[in-house]
Amino acid sequence: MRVSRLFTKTSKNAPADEVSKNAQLLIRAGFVYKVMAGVYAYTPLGLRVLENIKRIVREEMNAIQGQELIMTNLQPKELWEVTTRWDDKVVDVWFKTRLKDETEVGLAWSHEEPIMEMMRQYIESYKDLPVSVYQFQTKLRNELRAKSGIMRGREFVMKDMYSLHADAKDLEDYYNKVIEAYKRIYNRLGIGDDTYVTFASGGAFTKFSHEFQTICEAGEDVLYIHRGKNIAVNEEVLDEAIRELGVKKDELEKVKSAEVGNIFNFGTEKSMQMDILITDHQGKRQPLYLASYGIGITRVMGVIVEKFADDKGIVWPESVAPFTVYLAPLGESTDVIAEADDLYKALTTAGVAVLYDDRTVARAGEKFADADLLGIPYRIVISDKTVASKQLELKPRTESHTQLMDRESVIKKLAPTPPRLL
RNA sequence: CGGGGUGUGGCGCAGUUGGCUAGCGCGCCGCGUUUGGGACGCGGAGGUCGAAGGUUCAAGUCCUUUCACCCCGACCA
Repeated sequence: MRVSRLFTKTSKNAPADEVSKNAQLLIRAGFVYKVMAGVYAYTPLGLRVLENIKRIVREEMNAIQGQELIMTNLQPKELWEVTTRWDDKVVDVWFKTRLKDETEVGLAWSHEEPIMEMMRQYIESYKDLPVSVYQFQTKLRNELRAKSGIMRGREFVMKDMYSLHADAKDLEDYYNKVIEAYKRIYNRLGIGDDTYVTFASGGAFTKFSHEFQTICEAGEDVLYIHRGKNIAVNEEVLDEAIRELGVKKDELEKVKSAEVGNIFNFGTEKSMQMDILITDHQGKRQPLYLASYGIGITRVMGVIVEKFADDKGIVWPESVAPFTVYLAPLGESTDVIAEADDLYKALTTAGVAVLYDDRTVARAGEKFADADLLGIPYRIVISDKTVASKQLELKPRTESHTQLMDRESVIKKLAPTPPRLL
């Protein structure tokens, strides 16, 4: 992509109505556009990041036999009445509306009931299980107060997966597989080292649910962690969990964190509530077992910005960066332009995502500042100097020194390894 | 939902105790000079001051209502 053609622009001024670091930087750099409080649109730059995050999640979900689908945002009221969750006193984040004929419908804040209802039609016997489905969907939640930029909006993208099983043991095994898949996801997203599987409250049907929490100053949760033992407990359930785990409170370190994933074991509760039964080996009708697994895609994006940004701007991990390289020719000499055009073509052909700053009017400082603000992992400079020496100047976003390399080495270094097939 | 705060060109801001054609920085357009960390000069475009109502000879400025946005708290499968 050429910078001259990208419709978004960077800005030196941060918007006054945003305080959170993630929103300020994402807006200044042109990744998101604020539509209203807690509601953000994603520009081509922002969408590339979201898609990169989704790709990683998708690969890992597929690897554990998740099947991707997509549900709807309009949901029938009756479904939710069965589980008492249509009631605003039970679920206080509903957006509700009506069809022209006055039929009440809800706007998806979750898809648990609708997914189960759909499964009713396909799952009749233990032979149809297990099954695991997931989607990337927009959730609409009428939060009293939006805050923290894209980390807690009224409209956001979530990956939610649901697994159905014939018995508790099968669910348990799969649940543990998902935990491992989630760990791989957070590692690949670059936040693995600071992300903990956390004991949290899970309502009546699970003793504890598991949250995935990433240490992050901008987060809303408080965690007590033991780095050595890899233990983390949400403050909400500290006393119970300490008893359960046999650790002392004063061994634990208190940190702020953001929830980046949450998994629940519903057991047979939802199945019984909704009367979705399967036939077992003996031909008897039995409730099935359900678990759900969420990852806040847009929230993860915000957490990554919060965690890695420096005083110059965003710092994307290579795995989610919208582009791998920021290519900045300096000056207007025809040799420089020709070399840059050529390299742009060569890198693109090699599968490297390049943001090519082809603006001839922009000065060096402007290009460098944009490269930094945008958080592109590598910057390549081409100038009269580099052309003369037949080298390229490469600088990782996180380092202050540049290094001279020849073109072949640069391409070799930056070209992606082929993805594993799933 | 309780408390606090803010709305003035695309963005960030200033506008004295009400007073004359509403300014500044960034950005934008044109011309020229520049060109390794956000250049400079000259010339331009762009605002019914969130909205509605009121007070006044006169309202960005005062009053009322309302909307939006932000922060703290509460809330948060």
